[in-house]
Amino acid sequence: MQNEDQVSSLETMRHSASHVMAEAVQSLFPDAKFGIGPSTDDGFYYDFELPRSLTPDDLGIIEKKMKESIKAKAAFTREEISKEEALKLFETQPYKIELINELEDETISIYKHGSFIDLCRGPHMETTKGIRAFKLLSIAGAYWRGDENRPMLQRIYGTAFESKDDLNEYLKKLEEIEARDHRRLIKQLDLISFHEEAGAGLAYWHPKGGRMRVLIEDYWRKLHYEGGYDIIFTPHIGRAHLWETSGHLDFYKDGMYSPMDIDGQDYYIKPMNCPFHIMIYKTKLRSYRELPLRWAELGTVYRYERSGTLHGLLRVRGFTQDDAHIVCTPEQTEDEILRVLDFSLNMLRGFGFEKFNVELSVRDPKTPDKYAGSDTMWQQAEGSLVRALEARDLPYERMEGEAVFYGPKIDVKIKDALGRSWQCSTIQFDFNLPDRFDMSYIAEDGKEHRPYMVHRALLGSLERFFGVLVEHYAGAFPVWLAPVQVVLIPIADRHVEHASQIADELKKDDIRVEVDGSNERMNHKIREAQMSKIPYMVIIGDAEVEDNTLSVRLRSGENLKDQTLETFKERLKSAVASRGTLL
RNA sequence: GCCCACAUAGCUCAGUGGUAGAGCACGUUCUUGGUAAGAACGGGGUCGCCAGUUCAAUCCUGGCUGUGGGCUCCA
Repeated sequence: MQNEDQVSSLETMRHSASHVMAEAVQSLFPDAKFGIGPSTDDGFYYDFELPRSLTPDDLGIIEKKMKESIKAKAAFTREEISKEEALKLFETQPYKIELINELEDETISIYKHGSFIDLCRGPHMETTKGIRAFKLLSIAGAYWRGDENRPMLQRIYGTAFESKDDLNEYLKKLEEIEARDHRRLIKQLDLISFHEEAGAGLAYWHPKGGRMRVLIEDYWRKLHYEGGYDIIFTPHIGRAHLWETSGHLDFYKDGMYSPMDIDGQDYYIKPMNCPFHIMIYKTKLRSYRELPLRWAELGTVYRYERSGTLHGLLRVRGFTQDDAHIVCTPEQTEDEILRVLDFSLNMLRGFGFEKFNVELSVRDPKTPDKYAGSDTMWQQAEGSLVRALEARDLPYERMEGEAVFYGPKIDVKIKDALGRSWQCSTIQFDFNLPDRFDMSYIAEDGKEHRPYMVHRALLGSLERFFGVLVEHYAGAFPVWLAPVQVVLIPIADRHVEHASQIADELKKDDIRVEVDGSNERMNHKIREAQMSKIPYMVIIGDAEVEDNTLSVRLRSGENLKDQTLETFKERLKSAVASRGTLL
């Protein structure tokens, strides 16, 4: 762990490294136009406009020049000049000019080292020699100021560390992340595939992935029924009329696919489930006595995502949300929010996630008229979200202006085994749809009232959640989720029959078991099972047949000799019941 | 969508302006072996798709599709 000083000195070093990189780029391309070059959490980058595209080979050349500059031990010197002088100094640098013009101060600081001068707040290291260990990592395109209407610059990413060892450790971590990449693992483990000829961003669940999905869904359903939800099913398409009423055709059209014509009517594939749930709500007059209603659906939706944003299972075009809508009276919101929050964290913990980042997204106080719903509603909703978070002592980040126009929300991001954060759960108030669909209930006073509606998804989308699960466990799933829990490995053909009998016994207890009857050596079968990350390997040879025992090898490499079928079953059952990683 | 790169056997990847190779996987045979790869033989590719240049294109050019790294956006 680094303390703050170290972090800030690391930041300084990385920032200095970005200057040194810019210097190298300038020497290669004297006409280069410079964007910005900050440090980041993991390193640094600098954006350039160059006369030609960079190639990976350029990185090596730039690195070499950087090394020379570091060796030269050039001092970083700070100077303060007037805005006017700055505009003159950077007159050939349009991006710098833009930045200078936006600065409020009349005095502007610049940093020099060697022949390179940059507009910069600093601070920097004393000399270039302070950059201990660095590496350039990649070239990417990046819009100037992140705005796709502005020019695209070439960005070089790099990283720098206090020591060669730290750098190597970081590079090793990158390798670890690559080895866990769900896109690689879902292929290796035969779980899910994508197909060029069938369309981008559409996942195909193979038998093993399908088995896991059923396990996930079954657990989900069990918890939902226990948690006071009802489960509903709705269609995949709906008439344009529905989407006009919901407002999706106004504010979400970009995310929707073109309509199809059915008997002269436009129908759209659903990008969200909410309007369908509301249809069910409106099938009869509702009494306050029925509320709260909690309706959940594993609802498959299709959304247009720009081709460049698709990313394995984490960003797809068709996915199944574990959606639910809670319709309640204003008085019930507080209890309901707390209940959803508990429910959500409980479910995520059930899948082995312990750490979360919570964000509370609220209105931008500067533009209150941008939002649906009254002030009172927003205050009440926000209050119930805050009180729920506080009641559970959950640290959260307040995100002003991050709320969607129809209501405030809580987003829960789960942290995986590598400390990376993934957005899954979301709990959102909706002040828009109840109005648009004229939802109502009859209250104690005998009059019609408008209910509150809360959307929530806990796993988010099954596809994304599955991808996160794969990365979290690096494919070595807990026993309860493993598509194959036990592989029986007969040493020779004469042991296959006995192995099959054991398999049948295990199957009686719903244990997912396979017999590897292939014509391979035991060692080979073990290797195969290890690579498939199957939790238990049971070796069946002469000794086991003779004493009717089991020789169990755990995925961890540990061996358990002379197990009886019963003790092995007990072990499995308790591993499944724990939902944990113990074997 | 935009910038850059990539696309060769089921998978991982070599390779060449004169229509292709390895390892693993798969099939057959031999082998029946105690805790991470036994051996031999064999089948398998219009080199992503469509055009163009060329006597000749898997290789060069363009378009399309898909994938990767980013930007932007989101479950």
